[in-house]
Amino acid sequence: MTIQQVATEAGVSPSTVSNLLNGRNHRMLPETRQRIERAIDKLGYRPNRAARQLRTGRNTTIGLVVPSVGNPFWGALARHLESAALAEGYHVLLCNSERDPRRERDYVDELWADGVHGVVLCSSLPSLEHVMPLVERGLQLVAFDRTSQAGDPASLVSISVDNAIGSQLAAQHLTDLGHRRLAFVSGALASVNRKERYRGFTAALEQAGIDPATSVRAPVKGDADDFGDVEASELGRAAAAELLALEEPPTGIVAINDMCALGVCRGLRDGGLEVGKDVSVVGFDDIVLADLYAPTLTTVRQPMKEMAAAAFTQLRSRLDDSGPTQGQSLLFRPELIVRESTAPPAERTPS
Amino acid sequence: MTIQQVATEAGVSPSTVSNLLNGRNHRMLPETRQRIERAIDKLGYRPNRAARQLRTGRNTTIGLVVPSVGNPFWGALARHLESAALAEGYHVLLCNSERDPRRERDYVDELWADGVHGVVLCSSLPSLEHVMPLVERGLQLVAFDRTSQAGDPASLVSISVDNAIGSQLAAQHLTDLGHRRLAFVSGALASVNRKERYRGFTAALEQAGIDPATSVRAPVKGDADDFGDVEASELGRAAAAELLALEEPPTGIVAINDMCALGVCRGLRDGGLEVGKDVSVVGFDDIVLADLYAPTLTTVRQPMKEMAAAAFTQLRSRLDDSGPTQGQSLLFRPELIVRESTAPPAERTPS
DNA sequence: CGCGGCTGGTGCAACGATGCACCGCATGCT
DNA sequence: AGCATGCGGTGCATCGTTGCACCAGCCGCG
Repeated sequence: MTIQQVATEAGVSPSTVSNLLNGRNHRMLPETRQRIERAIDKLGYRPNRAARQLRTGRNTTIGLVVPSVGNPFWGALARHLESAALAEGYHVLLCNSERDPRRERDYVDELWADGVHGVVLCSSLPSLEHVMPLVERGLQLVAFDRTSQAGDPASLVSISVDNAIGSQLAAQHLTDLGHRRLAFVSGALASVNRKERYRGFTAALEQAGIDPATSVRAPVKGDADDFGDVEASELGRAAAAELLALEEPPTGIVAINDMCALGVCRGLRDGGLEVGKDVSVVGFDDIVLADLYAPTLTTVRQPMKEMAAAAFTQLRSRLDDSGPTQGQSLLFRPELIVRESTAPPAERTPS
Repeated sequence: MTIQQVATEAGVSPSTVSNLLNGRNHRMLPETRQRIERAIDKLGYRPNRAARQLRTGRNTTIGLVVPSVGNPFWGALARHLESAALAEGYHVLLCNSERDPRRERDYVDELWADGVHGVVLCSSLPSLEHVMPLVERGLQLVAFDRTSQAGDPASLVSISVDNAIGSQLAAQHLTDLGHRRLAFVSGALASVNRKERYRGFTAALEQAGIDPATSVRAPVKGDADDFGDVEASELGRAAAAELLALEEPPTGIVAINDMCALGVCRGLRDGGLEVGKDVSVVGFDDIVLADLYAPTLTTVRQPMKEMAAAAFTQLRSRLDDSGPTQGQSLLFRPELIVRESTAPPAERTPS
């Protein structure tokens, strides 16, 4: 099953087979071409990737580094990215950083050593310094769910939803319903997009004539390492408990993401409140479960499929066309999905 | 950064470096060894995988073929498998079959062409005929969440929870609570473990002195291709609607998996019933969301982490030790996790 | 002294694909 | 006739690592 055997079978030289395989068949007799093609599928020949990569230095694998595919949000990204890659014959090497910065860096190093030249990085870190050395050597990086920062490598592509608009939509939805006491629940505002989401939240308040200072921001629980699935929901749950302990609890809550929102809902339920009646909750992401939960969750949808496709397309074009090496930011438009978890505020704040 | 440069730096031949790298250093002077080691990390040398694989035919990548990592259950598997693999320096190539048998086969072919010799296959198919040719050529296969069948390759390892025991625990829990009218909700019983789960369900009924014939089995909605996340939940939702339309609706429901159970809960809620009060629901898998849902879901836990670790261990031992080539079935013990979605039956069947 | 055996390493031919440089032939042009 | 040009394809060195076969040097032994 080597190129040699195909060549022998077709009565040509290995070079000619290689030429055909690599599209250098401008000046090849149609007859020759057919002989080779027949030989190829008679023998069931498949080029050896290792040999090909050794020779060319290229390969058709991209890396995906996510905090954890156990989290449905990242799972969805993995699924769509893989799907887009498959369509072009690319493969996806999956790496769960488990929110460990060191592991994240080690993974990128490993990928590079494996000959992977393009990586979609979903970093939980505000700085990308740890991968700079490789970027300088030619690693193509797409940052997902993280907008570009001043210190980022010049060639970086970042793909993200417009977080500020998203949470603004969320908060606006609540103020439109008549809510005046709102809370924003999140872990530490360590990452860029968390800050953005908070900014959108306060912008909406101001627009509605509410002094952001009077709005409650749920106390920050974790530090920077609360990017997980379990962590996010537990954070939400704990935050809900704290909010309920306030003298005048908020009637509307915007959560940093859906898993967190689900945790908030659970925490409110622990406190005897009914979500979508006593208190309104809005999430962010629109994971599959948002529409399954009881009550169904009002949330801000990220166009995940399109974003994943864009991530792959960007990487691909920089990988083989040696396309634009210039950095670029793609901001996708989020969409508010209204479901049952939001409603006008109850007449009285429940005890 | 080649082995040559390391050799030059250390004043030895490439062969010697290679020997050290591959543990053939029995008769090597400690001094020589140190010189090489110093050279390696002075130059930051990393062996070129492509070259190594070309030469040896081996590699340290395993394939994982799942229906879709968008589904939290498979996401969790991916996460734990990847984690186990990482600890031994292996990588995981992720493949979403999207429940398409053809895509499943194509993926396995691709993996083989990539030099991947070990694959964890989460097949939605009852027969593994489509990958037999490669197994005969030496592909090591671990079937996950699918017990061995008569026609399976002799070398196949299968890893699964004991499905019959699991659903028996689930149904028994309901009968112990006093439920007498039970339903089993599932898609087509096309796969092995679905049949097993159904078997455990009926076994529990018999043990409780209930004639399985009088128990309701929710009508099958999909065909064989309802293994997805969205599909499973929608199936559950539709099934719940149908069950509610019966003259005497069941008071206890066992679902084929958690996503399906969540769909059932949603369907019951659509019908105005309260889960955990009017009707009891038991799931299967214990995904993270089972504990987040409202009400929290009673379910049968699969020891996912251990199962994933076992999958990797099995594969690994067959890959490099050329360990036992004999097939093997590993059945893990499931555990019933009681939460809020189950309770004694209400006094009267609600209208 | 001469031979065998051990020690600590080295030489070299692969693995399979690639793509540049090159080649023989025929045709066209002046 | 002499030279350039186009056509259809081939030769060969190369990518980085591996591991078998081999080799010098030394020791001990009869």
